[in-house]
Amino acid sequence: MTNETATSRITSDLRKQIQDGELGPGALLPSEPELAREYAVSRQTARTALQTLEQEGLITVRARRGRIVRIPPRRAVRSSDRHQEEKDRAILSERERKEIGEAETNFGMSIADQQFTATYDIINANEELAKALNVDLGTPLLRRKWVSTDPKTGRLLSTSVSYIPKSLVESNPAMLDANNEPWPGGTMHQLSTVGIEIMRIVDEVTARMPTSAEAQAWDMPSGIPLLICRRISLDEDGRTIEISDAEYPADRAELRFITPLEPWPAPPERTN
Amino acid sequence: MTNETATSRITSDLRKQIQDGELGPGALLPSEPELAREYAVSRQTARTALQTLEQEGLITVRARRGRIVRIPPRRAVRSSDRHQEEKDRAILSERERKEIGEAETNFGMSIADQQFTATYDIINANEELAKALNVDLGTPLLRRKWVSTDPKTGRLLSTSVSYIPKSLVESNPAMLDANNEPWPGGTMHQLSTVGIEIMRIVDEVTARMPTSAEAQAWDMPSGIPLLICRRISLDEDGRTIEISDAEYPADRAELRFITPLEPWPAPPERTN
DNA sequence: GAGTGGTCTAGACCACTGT
DNA sequence: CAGTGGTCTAGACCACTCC
Repeated sequence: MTNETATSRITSDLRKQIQDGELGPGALLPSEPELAREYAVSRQTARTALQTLEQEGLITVRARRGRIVRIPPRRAVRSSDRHQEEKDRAILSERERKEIGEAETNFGMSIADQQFTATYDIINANEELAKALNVDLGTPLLRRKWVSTDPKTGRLLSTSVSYIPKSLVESNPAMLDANNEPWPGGTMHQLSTVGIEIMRIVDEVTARMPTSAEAQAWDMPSGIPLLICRRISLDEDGRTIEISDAEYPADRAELRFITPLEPWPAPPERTN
Repeated sequence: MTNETATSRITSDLRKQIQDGELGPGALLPSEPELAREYAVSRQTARTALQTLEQEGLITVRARRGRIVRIPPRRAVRSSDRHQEEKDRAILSERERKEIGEAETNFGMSIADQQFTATYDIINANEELAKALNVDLGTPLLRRKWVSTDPKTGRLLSTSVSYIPKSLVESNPAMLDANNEPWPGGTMHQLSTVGIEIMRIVDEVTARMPTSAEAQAWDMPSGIPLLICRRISLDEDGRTIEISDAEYPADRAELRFITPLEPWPAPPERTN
């Protein structure tokens, strides 16, 4: 069943110690030379064993300072409650939106405490976007990118890209200009200025590993996936208005979705 | 900016070729000795470079046959629509439930086409479960585990564990017995037999890397994360009735959540 | 200055897949 | 059979951290 390689023996010994709590979060693991001596193997073999645990997300390498059992960082929660809240805000007066906007939160942090960068441009729909937005190939799209950073740590919190067919929004030129960011009340209000009401939001969630460059940009240790969330906003006719792709490091973010259920029409019959 | 190591040079060259489509899905990559010769490095260095791409999920190793650019498998979609559908089914007559039950689907496959294994037992709440279910430490819980397998490929499709305080369901002893599986109509109907109606479901989604053992059990190539979904079922009083933890390989599954929005009370004022 | 991980070399033997 | 990846060794030099 189990491979009887030297590497896998070291890996499973250490993994067991971590899972049993003998090595708790933050505990220092044996160094590469120590393990090599202990198991009478070469340093390379000890190293390979440790790298397996790293890929599993169980330990963190602190370069030239040793390896420790991973301390899971707090996860910020992003909840689908926000969808309705944002919509409710969209029809408030400008003054009210401004006031709430200042207290507006993202990941439980005040928006004012985050550094947002927005970039707008116009691109032509490629095959994938054309299909997703149900428009012709090459259709002009308003592309908006946001990057949010935690100014305390300097770490990236989230990145997202949004696509809207330009024809839907160009009647309000202000929507094409990134200088109007941040737009209190968000996209839902922006769309209300061109007569569009979002009635349904579909979130599609999956995950993948970051590339080395992404891991570096996000300051992610290895062994941590990226959560990928595509949000599709639909109007009352079921027309796709906006597509938005967002990414979050899985050790720092959690996505929460709330589904209210219709009550039963009458007390259920006891059939059993 | 970029590290000028031999390894990173090989990695980024190959990554570029993959991302630019010069090496399409299924294309064979240069072998370790070939790369070593081409870049005038040792085999180990070439190997390390290839392993980086593997960890990024870009390529697949086919042991002793070479490495190929990953062919992304089709993703099965699991939608939150299921929540309401399951609830609707719960109050149908037994005959109706049976009929629908046979056409019932999981991941778009007929339930009949999947091999389900269910295990029931009673455990005592540990600290984490006690907190999540809002019960005292040590409270007896009904634990139910399911494993679903695709009989065509023999591959695991999903695993899940559910916890319910025993006191909530013991008035119907049939609920404590795994021999009654599969229960047409699902948990919602089971709960209806003890007078419980679920009014709200909260899904918490995150991701992590599998351990080596998990990757083997799931037949997952390296570089693929596990999607983790905790489902919390609440009754009309906001009481936590059930907690269910499910896991899916991120390359084969996608989670979809649908949020309907309340219409605006009146046409929005144009404020801009 | 001793210890750590990061990188790299030049070998070796093995088990397996393809022809 | 030649070729592939899987495993492993015994060295080496480096940049950096910690004391």
